[in-house]
Amino acid sequence: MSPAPPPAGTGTGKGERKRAELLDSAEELLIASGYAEFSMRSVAAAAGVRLGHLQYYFPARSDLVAAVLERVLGRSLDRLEPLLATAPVEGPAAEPPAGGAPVRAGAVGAPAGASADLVRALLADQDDPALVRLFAEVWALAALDEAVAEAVRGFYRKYGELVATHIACSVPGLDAAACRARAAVFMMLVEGASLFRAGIAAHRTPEADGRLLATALELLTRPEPPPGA
Amino acid sequence: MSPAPPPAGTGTGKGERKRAELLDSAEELLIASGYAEFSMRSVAAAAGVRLGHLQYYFPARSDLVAAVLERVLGRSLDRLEPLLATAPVEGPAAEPPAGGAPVRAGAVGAPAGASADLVRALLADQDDPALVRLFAEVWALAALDEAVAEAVRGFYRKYGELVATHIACSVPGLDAAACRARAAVFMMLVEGASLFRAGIAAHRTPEADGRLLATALELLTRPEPPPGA
DNA sequence: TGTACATCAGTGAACGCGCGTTCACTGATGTAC
DNA sequence: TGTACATCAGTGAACGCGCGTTCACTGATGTAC
Repeated sequence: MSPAPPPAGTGTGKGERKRAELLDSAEELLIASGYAEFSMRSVAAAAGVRLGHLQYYFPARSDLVAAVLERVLGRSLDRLEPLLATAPVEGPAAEPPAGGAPVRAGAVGAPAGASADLVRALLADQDDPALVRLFAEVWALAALDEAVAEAVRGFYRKYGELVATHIACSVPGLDAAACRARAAVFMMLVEGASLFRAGIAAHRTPEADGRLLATALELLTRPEPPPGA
Repeated sequence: MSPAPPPAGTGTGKGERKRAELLDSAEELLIASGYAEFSMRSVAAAAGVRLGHLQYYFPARSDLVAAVLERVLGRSLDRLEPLLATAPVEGPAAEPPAGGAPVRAGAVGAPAGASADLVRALLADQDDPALVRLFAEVWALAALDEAVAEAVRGFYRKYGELVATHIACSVPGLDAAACRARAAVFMMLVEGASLFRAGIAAHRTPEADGRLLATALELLTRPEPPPGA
């Protein structure tokens, strides 16, 4: 079907459902095997369709990669949004998010409140090695491909805005620029932590997790700029 | 020369020099073009030798990858070691390291001392986009290959020990476990920061750099555990 | 209700290419006697 | 000093394979009349 254009991104017909199915398989394969083994043929095989059929929906490999990336980042953002949208109420511990709180607070004690729940939920996300691996792939891809980098930066821009809003609610006196700066450092810490908690740069230890939680919480909730040197 | 074994890793003859030359080219290519284009043929072409000649020194691609990785991590560690070996003296600002201090302290003021110089030097390293890109590649590689992961964890283990020693000198009362935990979080922050300062996850901003410097410094120098919630 | 036709969904074979690896071979360089 | 020989350093061609892409083709499904 060379003269016909590929199906558009909107609509809810059979084609759209198939397209979504193919993306499901592609995403699964990318997480399981990494970018190096992410070929049109292997995705088609994983999805149980023929090569030509996959190409009916994604004529070029780059189309498939872009679509998978968009979905992965969109899904991560969807997962973050409800966590970060809850305005922090600094009373007794709020309802912990579903899935429990696997991060031990170590010697820091048990910091209550929505911010602590938020950090714990974000770190709990890193318990899925496949997801951490996927983000490592995405970073490497972004480092080499400016189009991917633009998409990744868009993701972290939105993520950062959500965190900054959370901080603004949590630390009333703080101006917007300071909130953004704190949010940026918070993301640096959490994303860096994924490398050191998922076996890539190191394995998790309860002590480091405790200190991580404390530092992340300070970024989210500490009332004023640090006392200085 | 199929029956002869490849040259050993020790010695200083012509073979060793050639081997080092080839690794220079390979490293350069890996940084410039990424792992996806890192093939035996492209490395041979970059080094100006024939494919068969490269294979005389590195019979399999995996041998070349392992050798380059070892050198990259070793070289980074060599760069870190003198920075971290200097015991922190908390007097007026020590001699800034060569290359200047491109990180602005923002609203935090100018925290003096060896720790601040250290953080500034580490962040200055991240001004080289090629190096950041290379580490992104290495993380992705480690996420997929346990042998690579082991080498990467070894690197960060040594790096972490150096940082922990620095902290132990800087914060006299702190016990060893707390120093290690702080060192781990420090590395999470600095490695995560590389993504957000080199255009991968975001671009640098002076405000975020200022907050980053302040948070990193606190991890290195703050006298006691945080005041708690 | 039936027919003609366009579009959609899916098949299957072939293309040229770059890849890692194998292998037989050739000079150059040392080393023993 | 000369010769024989082993090892080192480097060449060049070929292999089978998986890759992305192209393209002609076939049923199924809708749509107009």
